[in-house]
Amino acid sequence: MPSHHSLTPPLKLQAAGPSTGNAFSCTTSSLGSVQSAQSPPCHKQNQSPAHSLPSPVTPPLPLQINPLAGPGAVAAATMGSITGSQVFGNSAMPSLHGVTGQLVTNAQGQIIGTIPLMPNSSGPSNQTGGGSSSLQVQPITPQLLTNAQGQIIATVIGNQILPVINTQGITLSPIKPGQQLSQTAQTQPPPPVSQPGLLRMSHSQSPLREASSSSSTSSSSSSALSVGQLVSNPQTAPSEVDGVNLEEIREFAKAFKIRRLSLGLTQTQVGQALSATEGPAYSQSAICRFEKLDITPKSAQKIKPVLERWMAEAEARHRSGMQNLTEFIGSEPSKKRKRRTSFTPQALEILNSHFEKNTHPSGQEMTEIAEKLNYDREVVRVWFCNKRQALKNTIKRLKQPELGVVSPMDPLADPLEEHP
DNA sequence: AGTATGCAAATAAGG
DNA sequence: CCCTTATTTGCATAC
Repeated sequence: MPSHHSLTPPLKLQAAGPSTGNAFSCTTSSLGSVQSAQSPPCHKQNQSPAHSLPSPVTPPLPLQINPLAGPGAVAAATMGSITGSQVFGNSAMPSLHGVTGQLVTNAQGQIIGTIPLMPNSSGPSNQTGGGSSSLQVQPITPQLLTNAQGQIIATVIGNQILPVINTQGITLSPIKPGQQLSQTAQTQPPPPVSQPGLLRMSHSQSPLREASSSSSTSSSSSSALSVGQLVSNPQTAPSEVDGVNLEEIREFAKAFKIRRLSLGLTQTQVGQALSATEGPAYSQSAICRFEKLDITPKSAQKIKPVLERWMAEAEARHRSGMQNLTEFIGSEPSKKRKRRTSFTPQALEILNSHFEKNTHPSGQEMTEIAEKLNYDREVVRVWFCNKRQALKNTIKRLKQPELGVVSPMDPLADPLEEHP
C-alpha cells in the first residue's frame, strides 16, 4: 500500500489564517535544540508578528506560578477592579444569581477572608432535572479566586470573572467596567477601526464548493473557523455567529480556565470527572480546545453549559471540603459517546488491503472482515466510510492544488463514484 | 506532568 | 439498512 496514508498532506485545513505567517511547524527544530521546556511561541493564536508585549523587561518565565508580585499588590489591583461596577453578562446559568456574601478561600479550603454581604439564602436551586448526583449547586458569589498557592488571581462577581494575572505571570489588563472589552487575553490586536463588520468574512482558502441552496438556512456561516479566530479578528468578526455570542464564549473560556486552576485541577482531571457526570463527556483535548477557543462556535456553545454546570458543582464541593472535590473528580467514567477504537497496525493492514481491492465491500464481506479481525461490524463499516471519505478528500485536494500552482495532474479516476 | 495537536473514529443529517 | 458529506471529538503523542 504505497499510496495513501503516506501522502497525507500535512496541511491543516482549519487554521491557516490569511494573516501573517501563522506558525505551522513552529518548532520542528529537531534535535540539538536548546528549546526550553515550555515553548510558548507556537500558538497560532497570537498572530501579531511584531508582538506587543507591554513590558520588554519581562522575560517569559517558564514557570507557571511565580510570586511576581506580592499578594498585597495583587489584592490591591483586585480591589481596584472590584470597585468599578460589573458587567454582568447575561447568564447561561440560572443558578448564579443570588448575590450573597461569601468566604474567600484558597485551594486548600482555608479561609483567607470574607466578603460581607448577605448570608447565603439558597433557594430551591434545583439543578436540571437531570437528576444528577446528590448535591445542590450553591450560587457562586463575589469572591476572590486563588491558585493553589493562595495567590489571588482573579475576582468573581456574579458570573463575571476579572482576571488579575494569567498563568504566565503576565498581568492582564483589567476589564473596564460597563464596557465590553474587545481584546484578546494574550495579545493585543491593535483594533484600528472597529467597524460594525457586516461582511461575511472572506474565505481566502478552501473554496470547497458550497451548496448554497437558496436563502436562509446558512447552516454554516462560520464554516470551520474557530471561535478564537473569529474573535481575534475584529475586521470580520461580528461578535456573533450562528446566534452564538463569541464574546461571551471567550469570556467564559477564560474564566473557566482561571477557575479550574484555582481549584488546582488539570484539564485531564476535569475531562475525566466530566465523563462521570450526567451530561455529555469531554476529554482533556476537548477542555484544552475549549479553553483555547480552538473550536467552532457551535461546539463551544454546546460545551459551555456542560462546563459551567460542572464547574459550579466542583466549586461548591470545594467549598464544602477538599474531600468532596477529590471525590467528585474521582468518580469513575461512564462513557456516552462510543470510545474511539484504536485499530492495531495488523488490523489496519488487512483493512487497507481490502480497501485497495474494493472500497465498497458488501454487507456480507464486512461482516466477515469484522469477524476475522474481531471488531464490531459497525466499526468496520464506519472505517470504510471514513476511508472513502478520506480518499475522496485527498483526491479533491490533489485535483485542485494551491492557488496559482497549475498542475496538469492526471484525472485520477476514482472508484468512489456513485454507490449501488 | 500538563497541555497542545494531528489524524481519524464517531456522529449528525439528508438521501 | 446503507450511503455520502460535514463535523465533532478523542486517542496517541509531540511539545
